[in-house]
Amino acid sequence: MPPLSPCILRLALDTPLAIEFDYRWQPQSGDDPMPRVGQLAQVPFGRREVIGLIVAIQAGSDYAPDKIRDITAIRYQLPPLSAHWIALSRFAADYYQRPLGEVVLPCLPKNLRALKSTALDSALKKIDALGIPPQAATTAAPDLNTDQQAAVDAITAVSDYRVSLLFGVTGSGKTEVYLRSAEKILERERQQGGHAQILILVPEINLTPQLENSVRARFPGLHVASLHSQLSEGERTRSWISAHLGQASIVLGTRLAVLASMPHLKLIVIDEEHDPSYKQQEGLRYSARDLAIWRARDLDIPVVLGSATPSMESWHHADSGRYRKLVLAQRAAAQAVLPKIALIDMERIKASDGLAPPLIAAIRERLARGEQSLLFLNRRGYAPVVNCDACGWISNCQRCTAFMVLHKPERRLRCHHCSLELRIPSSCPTCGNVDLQPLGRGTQRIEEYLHVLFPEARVLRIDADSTRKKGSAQAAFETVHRGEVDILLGTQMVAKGHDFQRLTLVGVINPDTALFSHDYRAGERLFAQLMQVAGRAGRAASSAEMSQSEVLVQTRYAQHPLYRALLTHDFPGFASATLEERRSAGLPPFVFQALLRAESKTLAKALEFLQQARDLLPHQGIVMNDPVPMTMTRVAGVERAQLLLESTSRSALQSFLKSWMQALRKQPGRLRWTLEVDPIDI
DNA sequence: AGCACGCCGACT
DNA sequence: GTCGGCGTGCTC
Repeated sequence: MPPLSPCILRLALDTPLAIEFDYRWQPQSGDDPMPRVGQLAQVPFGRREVIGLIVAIQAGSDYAPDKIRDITAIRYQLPPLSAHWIALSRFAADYYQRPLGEVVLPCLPKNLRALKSTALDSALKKIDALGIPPQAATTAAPDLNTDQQAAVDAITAVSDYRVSLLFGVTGSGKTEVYLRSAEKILERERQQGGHAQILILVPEINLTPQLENSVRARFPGLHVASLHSQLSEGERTRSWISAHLGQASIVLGTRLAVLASMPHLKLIVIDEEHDPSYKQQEGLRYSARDLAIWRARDLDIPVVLGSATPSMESWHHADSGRYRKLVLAQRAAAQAVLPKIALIDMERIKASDGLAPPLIAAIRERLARGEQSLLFLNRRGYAPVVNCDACGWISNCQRCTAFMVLHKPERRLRCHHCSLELRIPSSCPTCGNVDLQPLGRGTQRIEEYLHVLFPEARVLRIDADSTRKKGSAQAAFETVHRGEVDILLGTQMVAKGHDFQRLTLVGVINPDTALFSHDYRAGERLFAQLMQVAGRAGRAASSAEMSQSEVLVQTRYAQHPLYRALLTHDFPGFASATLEERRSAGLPPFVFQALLRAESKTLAKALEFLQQARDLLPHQGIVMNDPVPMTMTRVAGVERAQLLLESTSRSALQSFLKSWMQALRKQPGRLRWTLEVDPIDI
């Protein structure tokens, strides 16, 4: 065997510098193996030691030889990350205009980046004990209806790249389609002597335990790994490594799991693909759905996007034939029917305390029958603003362009955008008037009114305030499941995931604000949210003695097309109208956007920076709008402005952004700025 | 980003 | 006399 010769390793390091770093490697002893691309290495960097990822092995370097430092150690104990995984990370880095090191290193468990490898060696020992993936054993599965069977057949018909949009209302049995498809693919690979891995993405941690239970129950013999942000470091390390070693047959996780290393990945499922939480909103602002699709295409494997209310992007691709649309038209439990949706016209019917008489009557009816009601109000606190009738004072936050929200039980005014909190003033700070008025209604105020209306009823409020303690949300939902609650009241937290057996009424309070939002996606989000919360009713096979499930929406705009479509559960109608609007207005998915945001102590400085950025480079084919203050201009004392870029060509936008970022990074300006590609809220 | 170095105000 | 403010400059 020829002696191994010294070489140069190129590393990606976790720094904001968009460059990679060269280090020298030479064997320390005769039995040191050659390093490989995809391995982690410890290196000196400035004054400290850091962990980097080897992205290339070269004979030489164009960096000054006397400045090149030696590798400290290679982490040989871990198999290298695959070329595919590095390509995925590189795509994400390029597409979202961040350095590769900022993508690859933060997504590894901390134990892998630790300078001591002890935590890694212990984790590896535990994983080793698990051994190779066991045989696929499955428990009895429910029968599929014809729609479900057709969907499973379509998804598993081929093993190469295809995007399937699985469109089905709540309760149509999408989960069963995912599980059957996974089962079929695992079994097919096993028969061919290999083994497969399946990646299932879900929007929120709240939803992982439920799906996790279904998956574990269905595949008791398989190793199922969870990956989400609330795991402990030890758990995260074990899950990550078991995926990386190919031992976890199913990886179930939130958006960050899209970057899990899975050498035998054969199917990706994205549940509730429209959900905004797939978009990371800080650091690397990636869309887990879009990366998953890139990943599937690179690996040439199928990917399933499931939703009752798909994103306009996905629906558009399905319309154009780029994605295959699979429709689940029937509810899976044959006797379960779609809830009846009705509007309460608040222009005609007056509601003194936020609840209209027909809704109150419907709740009373449920109480009499021992059934549950759910009230949805996407506004926490007691009242969104407090004002003084005498002088017009209003509870503005001093640090943000926002009102301070009255929180009555806590006896506080709170800003929901910064940490500012004040005691409720006993009198008006400007004129001394003691009679301050809460304006508008939040969940706390409705809760108070419910106690007055129905003193005998068991009312439970679930929102970010009532579930601050870790685990308390789970506990609250269990109380509802045990039937110890008559009226459940909450924000969007209650809209997702949970199926309550005795819930037959959903009331929606004041959803109208979204209709007139400056954000063009607000309507799409509202429709999705209302369909989702409507789906909480009538999930149980409604037995004869239970009421027909009913959804009552209080609105002042009963003729609005969004509500007309909602009444008939007509998502396709809503989507085609929305897409037509987007096409004529030149909005996504018909154009591609990027947003440069700047933050400064003064608005003028932020705007000036953006104006300079705007004029920095020639930009043919790119529409550069004028810099404008953000809707919420000031947050926590910082002024914010933004500059929107648009192009009908994704590649033109991409190549412009690349040179633009290089030029911007060289600018001396001392202010914070970020670039967001494909922003979802503008 | 860290983590240096570097040159001006209030303290044991 | 030092401790420490954060301005600017570098990291293979």
